Amino acid sequence: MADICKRSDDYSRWYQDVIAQAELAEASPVRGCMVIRPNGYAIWESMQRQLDDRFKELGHVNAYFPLLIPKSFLAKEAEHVEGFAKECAIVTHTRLRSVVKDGKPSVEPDPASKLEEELIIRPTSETVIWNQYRKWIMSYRDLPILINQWANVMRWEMRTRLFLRTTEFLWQEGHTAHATAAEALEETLQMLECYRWFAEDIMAMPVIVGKKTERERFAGAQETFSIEAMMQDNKALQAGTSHDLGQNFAKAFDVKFQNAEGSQDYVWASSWGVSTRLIGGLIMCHSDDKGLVLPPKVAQRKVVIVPIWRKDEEKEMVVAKAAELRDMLKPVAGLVHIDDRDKMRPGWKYGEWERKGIPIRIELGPRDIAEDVCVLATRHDGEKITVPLAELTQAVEANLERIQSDLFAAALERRTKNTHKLDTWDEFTQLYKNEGGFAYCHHCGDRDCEESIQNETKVTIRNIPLTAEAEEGTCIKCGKPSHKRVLFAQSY
RNA sequence: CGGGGCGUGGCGCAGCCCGGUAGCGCACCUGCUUUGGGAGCAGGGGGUCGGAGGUUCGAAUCCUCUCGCCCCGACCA
Repeated sequence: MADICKRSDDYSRWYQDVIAQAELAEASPVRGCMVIRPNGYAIWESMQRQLDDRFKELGHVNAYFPLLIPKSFLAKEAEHVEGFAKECAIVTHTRLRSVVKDGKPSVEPDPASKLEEELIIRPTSETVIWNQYRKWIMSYRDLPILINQWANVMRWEMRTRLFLRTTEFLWQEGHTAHATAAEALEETLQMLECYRWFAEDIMAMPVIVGKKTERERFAGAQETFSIEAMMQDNKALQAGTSHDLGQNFAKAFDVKFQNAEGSQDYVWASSWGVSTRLIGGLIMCHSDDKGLVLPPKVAQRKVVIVPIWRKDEEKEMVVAKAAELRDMLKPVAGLVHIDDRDKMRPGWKYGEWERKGIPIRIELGPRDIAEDVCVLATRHDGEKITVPLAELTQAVEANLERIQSDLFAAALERRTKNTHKLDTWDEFTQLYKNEGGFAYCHHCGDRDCEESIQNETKVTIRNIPLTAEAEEGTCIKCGKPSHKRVLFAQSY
Protein backbone atom coordinates (compact mmCIF):
# COMPACT_ATOMS: atom_id res chain seq x y z
CA MET A 1 0.00 0.00 0.00
CA ALA A 2 0.94 3.64 -0.08
CA ASP A 3 2.84 2.97 -3.24
CA ILE A 4 4.56 5.94 -4.71
CA CYS A 5 6.34 5.42 -7.98
CA LYS A 6 10.03 6.38 -7.83
CA ARG A 7 10.97 9.67 -9.45
CA SER A 8 13.66 7.93 -11.42
CA ASP A 9 11.22 5.37 -12.83
CA ASP A 10 8.46 7.67 -14.05
CA TYR A 11 8.49 11.26 -12.95
CA SER A 12 4.98 12.19 -13.95
CA ARG A 13 3.56 9.03 -12.41
CA TRP A 14 5.45 9.90 -9.23
CA TYR A 15 3.93 13.37 -9.30
CA GLN A 16 0.43 11.99 -9.49
CA ASP A 17 1.15 9.41 -6.80
CA VAL A 18 2.41 12.06 -4.40
CA ILE A 19 -0.75 14.10 -4.92
CA ALA A 20 -2.95 11.06 -4.38
CA GLN A 21 -1.07 9.76 -1.36
CA ALA A 22 -0.90 13.14 0.33
CA GLU A 23 -4.60 13.59 -0.48
CA LEU A 24 -4.01 16.96 -2.09
CA ALA A 25 -6.36 16.75 -5.06
CA GLU A 26 -8.13 14.44 -7.43
CA ALA A 27 -9.84 14.49 -10.78
CA SER A 28 -13.42 15.66 -11.02
CA PRO A 29 -16.33 14.41 -13.11
CA VAL A 30 -15.57 17.19 -15.57
CA ARG A 31 -12.47 16.53 -17.57
CA GLY A 32 -9.60 18.81 -16.71
CA CYS A 33 -11.08 20.16 -13.51
CA MET A 34 -9.83 19.14 -10.10
CA VAL A 35 -11.17 18.68 -6.64
CA ILE A 36 -8.76 20.29 -4.19
CA ARG A 37 -8.93 18.21 -1.03
CA PRO A 38 -8.41 19.68 2.44
CA ASN A 39 -4.68 18.94 2.52
CA GLY A 40 -4.20 20.64 -0.82
CA TYR A 41 -6.44 23.53 0.03
CA ALA A 42 -4.55 24.08 3.28
CA ILE A 43 -1.46 24.76 1.20
CA TRP A 44 -3.37 27.20 -0.96
CA GLU A 45 -4.78 28.96 2.08
CA SER A 46 -1.33 29.29 3.54
CA MET A 47 0.04 30.74 0.31
CA GLN A 48 -2.96 32.97 -0.10
CA ARG A 49 -2.68 34.40 3.40
CA GLN A 50 0.98 35.25 3.08
CA LEU A 51 0.70 36.73 -0.38
CA ASP A 52 -2.38 38.68 0.54
CA ASP A 53 -0.67 40.20 3.57
CA ARG A 54 2.24 41.22 1.41
CA PHE A 55 0.04 42.71 -1.32
CA LYS A 56 -1.68 44.81 1.31
CA GLU A 57 1.61 45.94 2.77
CA LEU A 58 2.44 47.15 -0.71
CA GLY A 59 -0.73 49.22 -0.79
CA HIS A 60 -3.14 46.97 -2.68
CA VAL A 61 -6.77 46.32 -1.84
CA ASN A 62 -8.97 43.39 -2.75
CA ALA A 63 -12.14 43.51 -4.82
CA TYR A 64 -14.23 41.07 -6.76
CA PHE A 65 -15.32 41.18 -10.38
CA PRO A 66 -17.81 38.83 -12.03
CA LEU A 67 -17.11 35.42 -13.48
CA LEU A 68 -19.02 36.13 -16.68
CA ILE A 69 -17.82 38.53 -19.32
CA PRO A 70 -19.79 39.82 -22.32
CA LYS A 71 -18.39 38.20 -25.42
CA SER A 72 -17.79 41.56 -27.04
CA PHE A 73 -15.36 42.60 -24.28
CA LEU A 74 -12.88 40.01 -25.31
CA ALA A 75 -12.79 41.38 -28.84
CA LYS A 76 -11.66 44.84 -27.73
CA GLU A 77 -7.96 44.17 -27.45
CA ALA A 78 -6.74 42.47 -30.60
CA GLU A 79 -3.82 40.48 -29.21
CA HIS A 80 -5.82 39.58 -26.16
CA VAL A 81 -8.51 37.87 -28.24
CA GLU A 82 -5.88 36.16 -30.28
CA GLY A 83 -4.33 34.77 -27.11
CA PHE A 84 -7.42 33.58 -25.30
CA ALA A 85 -10.16 32.97 -27.87
CA LYS A 86 -9.16 29.36 -28.39
CA GLU A 87 -9.66 28.41 -24.80
CA CYS A 88 -12.78 30.19 -23.64
CA ALA A 89 -15.86 28.46 -22.28
CA ILE A 90 -19.05 30.12 -23.46
CA VAL A 91 -22.42 30.46 -21.77
CA THR A 92 -25.18 30.33 -24.36
CA HIS A 93 -28.38 29.57 -22.43
CA THR A 94 -29.81 30.49 -19.08
CA ARG A 95 -31.92 27.47 -18.27
CA LEU A 96 -32.52 23.81 -18.88
CA ARG A 97 -35.72 21.96 -19.65
CA SER A 98 -36.67 18.36 -18.99
CA VAL A 99 -36.96 16.07 -21.94
CA VAL A 100 -37.23 12.35 -22.53
CA LYS A 101 -34.39 11.06 -24.62
CA ASP A 102 -34.29 7.42 -25.72
CA GLY A 103 -36.99 6.71 -23.17
CA LYS A 104 -34.95 8.19 -20.32
CA PRO A 105 -35.53 11.44 -18.51
CA SER A 106 -32.90 14.00 -19.40
CA VAL A 107 -32.31 17.74 -19.63
CA GLU A 108 -31.23 20.03 -22.44
CA PRO A 109 -30.74 23.78 -22.87
CA ASP A 110 -34.10 25.43 -23.33
CA PRO A 111 -33.93 26.97 -26.82
CA ALA A 112 -36.21 29.76 -25.62
CA SER A 113 -33.55 30.84 -23.16
CA LYS A 114 -30.78 31.41 -25.65
CA LEU A 115 -28.79 34.54 -24.80
CA GLU A 116 -28.67 37.37 -27.26
CA GLU A 117 -25.12 38.14 -26.35
CA GLU A 118 -23.26 35.07 -25.24
CA LEU A 119 -21.13 35.25 -22.12
CA ILE A 120 -17.56 34.13 -21.64
CA ILE A 121 -16.36 32.52 -18.47
CA ARG A 122 -13.33 34.63 -17.59
CA PRO A 123 -9.96 33.26 -18.67
CA THR A 124 -8.53 36.36 -16.95
CA SER A 125 -10.21 39.59 -15.91
CA GLU A 126 -8.47 42.47 -17.66
CA THR A 127 -11.50 43.22 -19.79
CA VAL A 128 -14.18 43.35 -17.08
CA ILE A 129 -11.89 45.23 -14.80
CA TRP A 130 -10.86 47.84 -17.35
CA ASN A 131 -14.46 48.34 -18.32
CA GLN A 132 -15.08 49.38 -14.70
CA TYR A 133 -11.91 51.42 -14.44
CA ARG A 134 -13.22 53.64 -17.23
CA LYS A 135 -15.97 54.72 -14.85
CA TRP A 136 -13.68 55.15 -11.88
CA ILE A 137 -10.90 57.16 -13.43
CA MET A 138 -11.38 60.80 -14.37
CA SER A 139 -8.36 62.58 -13.06
CA TYR A 140 -4.78 61.86 -12.07
CA ARG A 141 -6.09 62.27 -8.54
CA ASP A 142 -7.94 58.95 -8.98
CA LEU A 143 -4.65 57.21 -9.65
CA PRO A 144 -3.09 54.89 -8.92
CA ILE A 145 -5.66 52.16 -8.55
CA LEU A 146 -4.10 49.10 -6.93
CA ILE A 147 -6.63 46.28 -6.93
CA ASN A 148 -6.18 42.56 -6.51
CA GLN A 149 -8.75 39.84 -6.75
CA TRP A 150 -8.72 36.23 -5.60
CA ALA A 151 -10.74 34.24 -8.07
CA ASN A 152 -11.21 31.21 -10.22
CA VAL A 153 -10.72 31.35 -13.98
CA MET A 154 -11.19 28.88 -16.79
CA ARG A 155 -8.97 28.11 -19.72
CA TRP A 156 -10.05 25.18 -21.80
CA GLU A 157 -6.67 23.56 -22.27
CA MET A 158 -6.22 20.46 -24.36
CA ARG A 159 -4.13 18.63 -21.88
CA THR A 160 -4.30 19.06 -18.15
CA ARG A 161 -2.31 17.96 -15.13
CA LEU A 162 -3.37 18.38 -11.52
CA PHE A 163 -2.29 21.80 -10.22
CA LEU A 164 0.05 22.50 -13.15
CA ARG A 165 -2.63 23.04 -15.72
CA THR A 166 -6.31 22.54 -15.02
CA THR A 167 -9.32 23.79 -16.90
CA GLU A 168 -10.45 25.79 -13.89
CA PHE A 169 -7.85 27.11 -11.51
CA LEU A 170 -7.62 29.44 -8.54
CA TRP A 171 -5.38 32.44 -8.64
CA GLN A 172 -4.94 36.02 -7.73
CA GLU A 173 -4.83 38.70 -10.36
CA GLY A 174 -3.62 42.19 -9.58
CA HIS A 175 -4.73 44.98 -11.90
CA THR A 176 -3.27 48.39 -11.43
CA ALA A 177 -3.76 51.72 -13.16
CA HIS A 178 -1.19 54.52 -13.16
CA ALA A 179 -0.64 58.03 -14.42
CA THR A 180 2.76 57.36 -15.98
CA ALA A 181 4.55 54.65 -17.88
CA ALA A 182 7.35 54.71 -15.34
CA GLU A 183 4.97 54.08 -12.46
CA ALA A 184 3.32 51.17 -14.24
CA LEU A 185 6.68 49.62 -14.92
CA GLU A 186 7.77 50.19 -11.36
CA GLU A 187 4.66 48.42 -10.11
CA THR A 188 5.23 45.55 -12.55
CA LEU A 189 8.75 45.06 -11.26
CA GLN A 190 7.76 45.50 -7.65
CA MET A 191 5.24 42.66 -7.92
CA LEU A 192 7.75 40.54 -9.77
CA GLU A 193 10.06 41.00 -6.80
CA CYS A 194 7.17 40.11 -4.48
CA TYR A 195 6.78 36.83 -6.33
CA ARG A 196 10.51 36.16 -6.15
CA TRP A 197 10.37 36.73 -2.42
CA PHE A 198 7.42 34.42 -2.04
CA ALA A 199 8.93 31.64 -4.16
CA GLU A 200 12.33 31.79 -2.51
CA ASP A 201 11.70 32.84 1.08
CA ILE A 202 8.37 31.13 1.67
CA MET A 203 8.31 28.22 -0.75
CA ALA A 204 12.07 27.65 -0.57
CA MET A 205 12.04 27.43 -4.35
CA PRO A 206 14.82 29.34 -6.09
CA VAL A 207 13.73 31.18 -9.22
CA ILE A 208 15.24 33.02 -12.14
CA VAL A 209 13.71 36.44 -12.53
CA GLY A 210 13.54 37.83 -16.01
CA LYS A 211 11.73 39.27 -18.97
CA LYS A 212 9.84 37.16 -21.48
CA THR A 213 10.63 37.29 -25.16
CA GLU A 214 8.04 38.79 -27.48
CA ARG A 215 6.93 35.31 -28.40
CA GLU A 216 6.18 34.29 -24.83
CA ARG A 217 4.57 37.53 -23.84
CA PHE A 218 1.09 37.72 -22.32
CA ALA A 219 -1.53 38.48 -24.94
CA GLY A 220 -2.06 42.24 -24.70
CA ALA A 221 1.02 43.09 -22.67
CA GLN A 222 3.82 45.41 -23.60
CA GLU A 223 6.29 43.43 -21.53
CA THR A 224 5.88 40.25 -19.52
CA PHE A 225 8.19 39.29 -16.68
CA SER A 226 8.34 35.92 -15.01
CA ILE A 227 9.91 33.85 -12.31
CA GLU A 228 11.08 30.44 -13.48
CA ALA A 229 11.86 27.53 -11.19
CA MET A 230 13.61 24.26 -11.92
CA MET A 231 11.74 21.08 -11.10
CA GLN A 232 13.39 17.79 -10.16
CA ASP A 233 13.13 16.49 -13.70
CA ASN A 234 15.14 19.53 -14.80
CA LYS A 235 12.21 21.14 -16.53
CA ALA A 236 11.29 24.76 -15.91
CA LEU A 237 8.06 25.89 -14.35
CA GLN A 238 6.81 29.41 -14.90
CA ALA A 239 5.74 30.16 -11.37
CA GLY A 240 4.45 33.71 -11.64
CA THR A 241 4.09 36.51 -14.14
CA SER A 242 3.89 40.27 -13.97
CA HIS A 243 2.89 42.30 -17.00
CA ASP A 244 3.49 45.85 -18.01
CA LEU A 245 0.36 46.48 -20.06
CA GLY A 246 1.35 49.91 -21.26
CA GLN A 247 -1.74 51.73 -22.51
CA ASN A 248 -3.13 48.75 -24.41
CA PHE A 249 -6.14 48.10 -22.23
CA ALA A 250 -6.75 51.76 -21.50
CA LYS A 251 -6.98 52.35 -25.23
CA ALA A 252 -9.16 49.30 -25.81
CA PHE A 253 -11.55 50.36 -23.06
CA ASP A 254 -11.13 54.07 -23.52
CA VAL A 255 -9.82 54.81 -20.05
CA LYS A 256 -8.49 58.37 -20.04
CA PHE A 257 -7.63 60.78 -17.28
CA GLN A 258 -6.89 64.43 -17.05
CA ASN A 259 -3.38 65.13 -15.82
CA ALA A 260 -2.17 68.01 -13.66
CA GLU A 261 -1.49 70.09 -16.76
CA GLY A 262 -5.09 69.68 -17.86
CA SER A 263 -4.56 67.44 -20.86
CA GLN A 264 -6.07 64.00 -21.48
CA ASP A 265 -3.99 60.83 -21.48
CA TYR A 266 -4.62 57.13 -21.49
CA VAL A 267 -3.94 55.29 -18.25
CA TRP A 268 -0.91 53.04 -17.83
CA ALA A 269 -1.45 49.56 -16.45
CA SER A 270 0.03 46.45 -14.94
CA SER A 271 -1.37 43.03 -14.14
CA TRP A 272 0.22 40.16 -12.26
CA GLY A 273 -0.76 36.75 -11.02
CA VAL A 274 0.13 33.46 -9.43
CA SER A 275 -2.10 30.44 -9.33
CA THR A 276 -2.65 27.04 -7.77
CA ARG A 277 0.08 26.00 -10.16
CA LEU A 278 2.44 27.06 -7.37
CA ILE A 279 1.30 23.98 -5.46
CA GLY A 280 2.44 21.83 -8.37
CA GLY A 281 5.78 23.62 -8.27
CA LEU A 282 6.07 23.09 -4.56
CA ILE A 283 5.51 19.36 -4.97
CA MET A 284 7.96 18.98 -7.83
CA CYS A 285 10.60 21.09 -6.16
CA HIS A 286 10.92 19.40 -2.77
CA SER A 287 9.06 16.11 -2.55
CA ASP A 288 10.77 12.73 -2.60
CA ASP A 289 10.03 9.08 -3.19
CA LYS A 290 8.34 8.84 0.19
CA GLY A 291 5.84 11.55 -0.69
CA LEU A 292 5.21 15.21 -0.11
CA VAL A 293 7.80 17.43 1.55
CA LEU A 294 6.49 20.78 2.72
CA PRO A 295 8.64 23.78 3.62
CA PRO A 296 7.66 24.85 7.15
CA LYS A 297 6.58 28.30 6.02
CA VAL A 298 3.98 26.80 3.71
CA ALA A 299 2.84 23.92 5.92
CA GLN A 300 -0.34 24.67 7.78
CA ARG A 301 0.51 21.92 10.24
CA LYS A 302 4.21 22.12 10.86
CA VAL A 303 4.43 19.60 13.68
CA VAL A 304 2.60 16.40 14.48
CA ILE A 305 2.92 14.54 17.76
CA VAL A 306 2.56 10.77 17.68
CA PRO A 307 1.92 9.46 21.19
CA ILE A 308 2.90 5.87 21.86
CA TRP A 309 1.31 3.61 24.45
CA ARG A 310 0.51 0.05 25.36
CA LYS A 311 -2.20 0.17 27.97
CA ASP A 312 -5.09 2.53 28.42
CA GLU A 313 -3.51 4.15 31.49
CA GLU A 314 -0.42 4.82 29.43
CA LYS A 315 -2.46 6.31 26.66
CA GLU A 316 -4.08 8.74 29.03
CA MET A 317 -0.77 9.80 30.47
CA VAL A 318 1.03 10.08 27.14
CA VAL A 319 -1.76 11.98 25.41
CA ALA A 320 -1.97 14.39 28.34
CA LYS A 321 1.74 15.03 28.06
CA ALA A 322 1.37 15.47 24.29
CA ALA A 323 -1.27 18.11 24.90
CA GLU A 324 1.15 19.91 27.18
CA LEU A 325 3.76 19.88 24.44
CA ARG A 326 1.23 21.05 21.91
CA ASP A 327 0.39 24.10 23.99
CA MET A 328 4.01 24.73 24.69
CA LEU A 329 4.88 24.63 20.98
CA LYS A 330 2.09 26.84 19.80
CA PRO A 331 4.11 30.06 19.77
CA VAL A 332 6.82 28.59 17.53
CA ALA A 333 4.89 26.03 15.50
CA GLY A 334 1.29 27.20 15.41
CA LEU A 335 -1.36 24.51 15.51
CA VAL A 336 0.23 21.21 16.47
CA HIS A 337 -1.67 18.04 15.72
CA ILE A 338 -1.78 15.12 18.13
CA ASP A 339 -2.35 11.84 16.33
CA ASP A 340 -3.95 9.82 19.11
CA ARG A 341 -5.91 7.53 16.82
CA ASP A 342 -6.31 4.11 18.30
CA LYS A 343 -6.13 0.96 16.16
CA MET A 344 -3.20 2.35 14.30
CA ARG A 345 0.30 1.56 15.32
CA PRO A 346 2.98 4.24 15.44
CA GLY A 347 4.82 2.96 12.37
CA TRP A 348 1.72 3.40 10.28
CA LYS A 349 1.27 6.93 11.52
CA TYR A 350 4.88 7.82 10.75
CA GLY A 351 4.39 6.66 7.20
CA GLU A 352 1.20 8.61 6.81
CA TRP A 353 2.64 11.90 8.05
CA GLU A 354 5.66 11.39 5.84
CA ARG A 355 3.44 10.95 2.80
CA LYS A 356 1.65 14.12 3.79
CA GLY A 357 4.84 16.09 4.18
CA ILE A 358 4.54 17.38 7.76
CA PRO A 359 7.97 18.93 8.45
CA ILE A 360 8.45 17.71 12.02
CA ARG A 361 7.16 14.63 13.81
CA ILE A 362 7.49 14.23 17.53
CA GLU A 363 7.35 10.73 18.98
CA LEU A 364 6.39 10.53 22.60
CA GLY A 365 6.10 7.31 24.61
CA PRO A 366 6.22 6.18 28.25
CA ARG A 367 9.97 5.62 28.05
CA ASP A 368 10.49 9.18 26.84
CA ILE A 369 8.29 10.65 29.49
CA ALA A 370 10.19 8.72 32.17
CA GLU A 371 13.36 10.40 30.95
CA ASP A 372 11.76 13.78 30.20
CA VAL A 373 12.64 13.61 26.53
CA CYS A 374 10.96 13.02 23.19
CA VAL A 375 12.08 12.05 19.72
CA LEU A 376 12.07 14.71 17.02
CA ALA A 377 12.10 13.51 13.43
CA THR A 378 12.50 15.79 10.43
CA ARG A 379 10.69 14.84 7.26
CA HIS A 380 13.05 16.19 4.63
CA ASP A 381 16.18 14.32 5.73
CA GLY A 382 14.71 11.52 7.85
CA GLU A 383 16.81 12.41 10.86
CA LYS A 384 15.70 11.54 14.36
CA ILE A 385 17.10 13.12 17.48
CA THR A 386 16.25 12.80 21.15
CA VAL A 387 15.42 16.12 22.72
CA PRO A 388 14.95 16.95 26.43
CA LEU A 389 11.43 18.29 26.84
CA ALA A 390 12.78 21.43 28.44
CA GLU A 391 14.59 22.22 25.20
CA LEU A 392 11.84 21.16 22.83
CA THR A 393 10.55 24.61 21.97
CA GLN A 394 13.95 25.85 20.92
CA ALA A 395 14.66 22.58 19.10
CA VAL A 396 11.44 22.82 17.12
CA GLU A 397 12.01 26.44 16.29
CA ALA A 398 15.59 25.80 15.23
CA ASN A 399 14.64 22.77 13.18
CA LEU A 400 11.84 24.55 11.37
CA GLU A 401 14.36 27.17 10.35
CA ARG A 402 16.88 24.52 9.41
CA ILE A 403 14.37 22.62 7.28
CA GLN A 404 13.36 25.77 5.48
CA SER A 405 16.94 26.66 4.64
CA ASP A 406 17.96 23.06 3.87
CA LEU A 407 15.18 22.80 1.32
CA PHE A 408 16.15 26.03 -0.35
CA ALA A 409 19.82 25.07 -0.35
CA ALA A 410 19.09 21.63 -1.82
CA ALA A 411 16.91 23.09 -4.55
CA LEU A 412 19.51 25.73 -5.34
CA GLU A 413 22.27 23.15 -5.46
CA ARG A 414 20.24 20.96 -7.77
CA ARG A 415 19.59 23.91 -10.04
CA THR A 416 23.22 24.97 -10.05
CA LYS A 417 24.31 21.45 -10.90
CA ASN A 418 21.90 21.33 -13.81
CA THR A 419 22.57 24.79 -15.19
CA HIS A 420 25.03 25.20 -18.02
CA LYS A 421 26.57 27.87 -20.15
CA LEU A 422 26.53 26.59 -23.69
CA ASP A 423 28.02 28.05 -26.82
CA THR A 424 27.46 25.48 -29.54
CA TRP A 425 24.31 24.06 -31.06
CA ASP A 426 25.80 20.60 -30.73
CA GLU A 427 26.20 20.90 -26.96
CA PHE A 428 22.70 22.32 -26.81
CA THR A 429 21.00 19.47 -28.61
CA GLN A 430 23.06 16.93 -26.66
CA LEU A 431 22.00 18.45 -23.34
CA TYR A 432 18.31 18.31 -24.18
CA LYS A 433 18.54 14.90 -25.74
CA ASN A 434 19.84 13.68 -22.41
CA GLU A 435 19.40 15.09 -18.94
CA GLY A 436 18.11 18.55 -19.83
CA GLY A 437 18.34 21.48 -17.47
CA PHE A 438 18.81 25.21 -17.65
CA ALA A 439 21.12 26.58 -20.31
CA TYR A 440 22.39 30.13 -20.60
CA CYS A 441 23.08 30.78 -24.22
CA HIS A 442 23.34 33.61 -26.65
CA HIS A 443 20.32 34.23 -28.82
CA CYS A 444 19.80 36.63 -31.68
CA GLY A 445 16.37 37.72 -30.48
CA ASP A 446 14.64 36.73 -33.68
CA ARG A 447 11.18 35.28 -33.26
CA ASP A 448 11.48 32.71 -36.04
CA CYS A 449 14.84 31.55 -34.80
CA GLU A 450 13.34 31.06 -31.35
CA GLU A 451 10.49 29.09 -32.85
CA SER A 452 12.77 26.84 -34.84
CA ILE A 453 14.67 26.00 -31.65
CA GLN A 454 11.43 24.97 -30.02
CA ASN A 455 10.36 22.91 -33.01
CA GLU A 456 13.62 21.03 -33.09
CA THR A 457 14.22 20.54 -29.40
CA LYS A 458 11.07 21.48 -27.43
CA VAL A 459 13.28 23.96 -25.65
CA THR A 460 12.13 27.55 -25.22
CA ILE A 461 13.57 30.76 -23.91
CA ARG A 462 12.18 30.88 -20.40
CA ASN A 463 13.21 34.44 -19.87
CA ILE A 464 15.94 36.98 -20.23
CA PRO A 465 17.29 37.24 -16.69
CA LEU A 466 17.20 40.73 -15.25
CA THR A 467 20.72 40.09 -14.02
CA ALA A 468 22.02 39.12 -17.48
CA GLU A 469 25.28 40.94 -18.10
CA ALA A 470 26.26 42.45 -21.39
CA GLU A 471 28.43 39.94 -23.23
CA GLU A 472 29.17 39.73 -26.91
CA GLY A 473 28.51 36.41 -28.56
CA THR A 474 26.72 34.65 -31.36
CA CYS A 475 23.31 33.04 -31.41
CA ILE A 476 23.41 29.40 -30.34
CA LYS A 477 21.23 28.48 -33.29
CA CYS A 478 21.76 30.83 -36.20
CA GLY A 479 25.09 32.45 -35.35
CA LYS A 480 23.92 36.03 -35.61
CA PRO A 481 25.36 38.50 -33.11
CA SER A 482 23.98 38.59 -29.55
CA HIS A 483 24.67 40.87 -26.63
CA LYS A 484 23.60 38.77 -23.68
CA ARG A 485 22.75 35.28 -22.64
CA VAL A 486 19.15 34.15 -22.15
CA LEU A 487 17.72 31.26 -20.16
CA PHE A 488 16.70 28.18 -22.11
CA ALA A 489 14.84 25.12 -20.79
CA GLN A 490 12.10 22.68 -21.54
CA SER A 491 9.09 23.80 -19.64
CA TYR A 492 5.80 22.67 -18.19
C1' C B 1 -7.07 16.18 -32.33
C1' G B 2 -2.82 12.19 -33.85
C1' G B 3 0.14 7.84 -31.66
C1' G B 4 0.41 4.25 -27.45
C1' G B 5 -1.67 1.96 -23.01
C1' C B 6 -5.77 0.91 -19.83
C1' G B 7 -11.01 0.56 -17.76
C1' U B 8 -13.15 -5.97 -13.28
C1' G B 9 -15.88 -4.28 -4.99
C1' G B 10 -12.89 1.97 -2.09
C1' C B 11 -7.55 1.14 -4.11
C1' G B 12 -4.12 -2.17 -6.83
C1' C B 13 -4.64 -6.37 -9.84
C1' A B 14 -5.72 -11.76 -11.86
C1' G B 15 -9.32 -14.06 -15.01
C1' C B 16 -10.17 -12.69 -21.29
C1' C B 17 -6.10 -15.85 -25.97
C1' C B 18 -8.91 -21.74 -25.39
C1' G B 19 -17.14 -18.29 -23.56
C1' G B 20 -20.11 -21.94 -18.67
C1' U B 21 -22.75 -15.67 -14.97
C1' A B 22 -16.12 -13.46 -10.45
C1' G B 23 -11.21 -14.20 -7.63
C1' C B 24 -6.70 -12.29 -4.98
C1' G B 25 -3.99 -8.47 -2.01
C1' C B 26 -4.82 -4.06 0.62
C1' A B 27 -8.67 -1.14 2.74
C1' C B 28 -13.52 -1.66 5.45
C1' C B 29 -16.84 -3.95 9.71
C1' U B 30 -17.00 -7.21 14.53
C1' G B 31 -14.22 -9.62 18.44
C1' C B 32 -9.84 -10.88 21.06
C1' U B 33 -4.67 -10.26 21.52
C1' U B 34 -1.49 -6.03 20.19
C1' U B 35 0.90 -0.79 19.94
C1' G B 36 8.94 2.47 20.14
C1' G B 37 8.92 2.13 11.94
C1' G B 38 3.43 0.23 7.96
C1' A B 39 0.45 -5.94 13.93
C1' G B 40 -1.78 -11.16 14.39
C1' C B 41 -5.78 -14.50 14.48
C1' A B 42 -10.95 -15.53 13.76
C1' G B 43 -15.44 -14.08 11.70
C1' G B 44 -18.00 -10.68 8.18
C1' G B 45 -20.03 -6.94 4.40
C1' G B 46 -19.38 -5.16 -0.45
C1' G B 47 -18.62 -5.93 -7.36
C1' U B 48 -22.26 -8.56 -12.63
C1' C B 49 -16.77 -6.89 -14.82
C1' G B 50 -16.87 1.69 -17.99
C1' G B 51 -21.53 2.12 -21.28
C1' A B 52 -24.66 0.51 -25.49
C1' G B 53 -25.66 -2.95 -29.14
C1' G B 54 -24.62 -7.74 -31.43
C1' U B 55 -23.11 -13.20 -31.86
C1' U B 56 -24.47 -17.47 -28.67
C1' C B 57 -28.41 -22.11 -25.10
C1' G B 58 -24.90 -19.15 -22.29
C1' A B 59 -20.48 -13.20 -22.61
C1' A B 60 -15.94 -10.06 -17.89
C1' U B 61 -14.17 -13.29 -21.91
C1' C B 62 -15.81 -12.98 -29.12
C1' C B 63 -17.58 -8.66 -32.64
C1' U B 64 -19.23 -3.36 -33.41
C1' C B 65 -19.91 1.34 -31.58
C1' U B 66 -19.27 4.65 -27.54
C1' C B 67 -17.50 7.06 -22.99
C1' G B 68 -13.60 7.89 -19.65
C1' C B 69 -8.58 7.78 -17.68
C1' C B 70 -3.11 7.66 -18.18
C1' C B 71 1.48 8.40 -21.21
C1' C B 72 3.82 10.80 -25.68
C1' G B 73 2.94 15.15 -29.26
C1' A B 74 0.42 19.99 -30.99
C1' C B 75 -1.95 24.42 -27.25
C1' C B 76 -0.90 26.85 -22.47
C1' A B 77 -0.43 29.88 -16.02
